[in-house]
Amino acid sequence: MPSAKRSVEPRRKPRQVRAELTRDRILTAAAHVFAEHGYAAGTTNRIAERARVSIGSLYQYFPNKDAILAELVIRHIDRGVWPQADRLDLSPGTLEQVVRALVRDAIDNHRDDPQLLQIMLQEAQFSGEVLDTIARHGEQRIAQLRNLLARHPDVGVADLDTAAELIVFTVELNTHRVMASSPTAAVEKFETELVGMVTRYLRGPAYPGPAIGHVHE
Amino acid sequence: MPSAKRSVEPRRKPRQVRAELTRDRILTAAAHVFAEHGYAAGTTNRIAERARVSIGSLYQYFPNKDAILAELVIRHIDRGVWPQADRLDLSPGTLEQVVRALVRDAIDNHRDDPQLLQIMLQEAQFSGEVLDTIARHGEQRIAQLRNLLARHPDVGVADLDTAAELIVFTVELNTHRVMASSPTAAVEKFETELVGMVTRYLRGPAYPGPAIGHVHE
DNA sequence: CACTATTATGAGTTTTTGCTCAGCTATTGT
DNA sequence: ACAATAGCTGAGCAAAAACTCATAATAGTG
Repeated sequence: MPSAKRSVEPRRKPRQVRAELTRDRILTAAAHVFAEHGYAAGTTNRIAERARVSIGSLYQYFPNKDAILAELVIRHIDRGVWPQADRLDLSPGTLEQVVRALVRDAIDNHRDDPQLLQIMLQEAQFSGEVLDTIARHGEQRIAQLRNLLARHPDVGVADLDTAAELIVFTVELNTHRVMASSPTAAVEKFETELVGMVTRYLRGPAYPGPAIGHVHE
Repeated sequence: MPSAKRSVEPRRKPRQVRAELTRDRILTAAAHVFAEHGYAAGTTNRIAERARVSIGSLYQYFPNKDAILAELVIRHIDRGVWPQADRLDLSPGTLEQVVRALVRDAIDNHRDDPQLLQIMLQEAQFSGEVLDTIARHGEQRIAQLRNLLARHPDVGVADLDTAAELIVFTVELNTHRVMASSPTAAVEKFETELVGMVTRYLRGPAYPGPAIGHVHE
């Protein structure tokens, strides 16, 4: 369990390329080890071993184990998280297209390593900084979607805030589940259904029953 | 991480009420401690301390730490999991009613301790018996829903299997999320939206756009 | 090359934690 | 009352894992 330990600062700031390289090797190794063994069982010695680096080196760049996971989280968020957002906003297109883009994006984000993401999210008992980063990021996504929905003419749900929240999490969680366990063949079917579900939801209240007629909300 | 350790048998079988009581106290404490600190950080000493029992007593009833979690899982499943299933099947009612029952049930199941459930599912690297119990249970839920949907006249989705899977997980995961973090006030709004989303999804493909007309699939 | 700063090493220390065991207390049956 | 049985205790052991530090190797600089 990552606890509120002191600093997240590295002991030593790399000044030579060699050092930067070592740091990267350690992080890469950590990602693999955490993904494979989980956080608790992903020992620092194992990480060092996999990175082909001595433990001493590891502790020269990271003050403690938690700092390694923290850095991984930051990197993951800083890297390609939700890069489509702006594009979506500018050229909305059909509701279904928007939703599909959303889902595709989530799937792409999970392609690298779903296991690791799982661990990062679940072990996110981080102190201040990192936890904030995650939380802020989640809210940002929800806010973005909310604004996008607010402008779209075909959206017919009443409570935009709840809807945006529900959708972001539904897409996120289901994507994670599928990517973590199902074979790639099932992904396509999953995408279709998920897009269908969200789209129909967003279009607003349908008939009370089939073949009865249109009802104003 | 729980590993495939030897026995799951307790060392001592309680013969006096006092003993049974101690055992229960340990389990209750374990549930709280695991929920609060996670499995790895939920140390046996902490559990014993919280149960106000010596560490020795703990190990008189459980051969090892894993056995405690295993017992918790069994108990959780044996207790009221998915009790509504049969009732739902017998008196389906409106599609919305069915879905609402599904969601309500999930919410009820999470009222006790969502954190713990999370941990139990995620740490479920158990050996044989317990893992099987969990897996079988999940598939059973999906199968039940699938059959129920197959019989319902208002269901209009194409791929029933994928749909059932998607719904069970969506309801489960979102419920977990909401129960774990949101205030009770938000639960009602959430329920409404979640029920709405799933119901509209199940009714099948809606119009291509609003106010255009009915389209046969 | 000589000299300094930076980086790498890994045996060893410290801390943590699952778990044992010798002995004590409480309860039960006669 | 008094064994006999069941239950309880907690200091401490052994293993594992986080982390340190003295030393060695390497890179940069004039």
